[in-house]
Amino acid sequence: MILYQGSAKPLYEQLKDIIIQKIESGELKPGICMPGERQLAETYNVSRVTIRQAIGELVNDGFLTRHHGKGTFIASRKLVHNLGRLIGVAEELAQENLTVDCKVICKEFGQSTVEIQRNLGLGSGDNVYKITRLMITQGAPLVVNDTYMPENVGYIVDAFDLSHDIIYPIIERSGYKLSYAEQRISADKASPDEAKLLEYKVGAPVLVMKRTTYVESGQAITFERSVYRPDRYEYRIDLKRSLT
Amino acid sequence: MILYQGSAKPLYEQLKDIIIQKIESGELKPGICMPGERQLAETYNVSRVTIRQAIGELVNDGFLTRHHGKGTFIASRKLVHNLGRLIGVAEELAQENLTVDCKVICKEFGQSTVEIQRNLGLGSGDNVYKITRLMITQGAPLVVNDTYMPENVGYIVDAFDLSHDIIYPIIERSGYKLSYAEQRISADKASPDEAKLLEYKVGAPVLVMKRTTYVESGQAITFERSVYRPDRYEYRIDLKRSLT
DNA sequence: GAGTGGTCTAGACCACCCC
DNA sequence: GGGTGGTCTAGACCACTCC
Repeated sequence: MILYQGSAKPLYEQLKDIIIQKIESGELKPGICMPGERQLAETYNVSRVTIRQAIGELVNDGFLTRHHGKGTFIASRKLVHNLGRLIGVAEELAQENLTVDCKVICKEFGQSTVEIQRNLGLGSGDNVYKITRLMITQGAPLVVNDTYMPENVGYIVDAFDLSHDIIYPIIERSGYKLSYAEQRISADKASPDEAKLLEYKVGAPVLVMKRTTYVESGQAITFERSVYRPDRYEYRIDLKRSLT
Repeated sequence: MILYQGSAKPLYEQLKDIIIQKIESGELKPGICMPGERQLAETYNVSRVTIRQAIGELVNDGFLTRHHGKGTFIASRKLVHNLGRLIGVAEELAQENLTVDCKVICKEFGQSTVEIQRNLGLGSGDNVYKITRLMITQGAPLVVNDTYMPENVGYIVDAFDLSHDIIYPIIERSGYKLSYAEQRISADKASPDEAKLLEYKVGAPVLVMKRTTYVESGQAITFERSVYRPDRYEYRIDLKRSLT
């Protein structure tokens, strides 16, 4: 319960960890009121500003809610892991306590379509790397994912075995800093190729997700198209009314 | 360019407004570096903590990016209005510079299904209010939306003309504070009723969005099911790799 | 009035980046 | 070394809520 100034983590991060741990262990139950900021500052022997930084981030992450004049309360639900956080298709499935079996269907360098070039911010002469994967859970196919990236990024990713490794961490460990993604979701009819991979009926409805992922400089680094069986998957996301 | 201490808005909010205005007017272009925090503090005659609060929120909202040891930069894209902010189905369409024609198909008080009761946190004996609307843009139907709410909320909403008024603001003006929503998106085949309203083929793929909206106390206040024509609509959302 | 969170200050030291 | 952002402090006053 004591915080260490010289530790690797800043004090407010240590505070956050303690509070999250208390919430997840059930010591702090939803709806109950936290001690006041001044009391917390005294308890942990830090300034009130530091307490406020920790609490502020926990409010932002959905763990706590603050009410002027009343107090700070444990949030009634966890919407932490689903509030617009960018994670990969395979990562997302693994997070649901599903074991994901991933098959690489094909991978290649080559020309691409105009749509893909535009999404990656490339010219018409630029080559791209494409990898197609099929993800299987509970013994049945769930989603087929095509991922496109610029040639130079492709050389990095191609060195890994993507039936076991996942793409975003590979890219991040190579020195790129992923920043954000633009995602579009719609529905379509399953094509013959898609239906065959998904063991699904041709022409039956599928959920189609297109995603362009950007690094901090604003350069697009991957473009993906994922086709899901809607009888086995729904996309979930939490939204907040006010962002600050 | 001068900030007023006694103003209605806190100093850091005034700072944010100034910076946003400079970005939107083009005075601060994407990629360029902001003045240092110490210099800004001197320029506006406020403390560095206040500057940091303003900049911190702008980073969080996607207007700026910070790099330790290098500086603070104008973000290369705006992903502000699409970063997990909860807005209504009609509001969203209006925001895209589309004129939305909204027809109320039916509205009624009555019993409901178990799925709806569970989503609204109601018991099996509780009545709900249901309103079905069809939204039309550019002369063609786009989405059919069923909204369910507890009986007492229904009495409030029922007093308005929902072909012109929109639901979330009505609820908010009635004293409820909307907090967040859980949203699930999948695909399905168009039912005969849906196909008729949407002027679409029975059995063709549709995008289905289910959303439960909660007030600050954690109580569910609306449950919605929206069915979109996928040839005329795609759901768009931006994701961020790190949330803090 | 007493307690809560909200805003703000002036000053300090650290860690990172670039020259 | 000299700039940047990152963390932290002690203390002040305001605004809101509840009794």
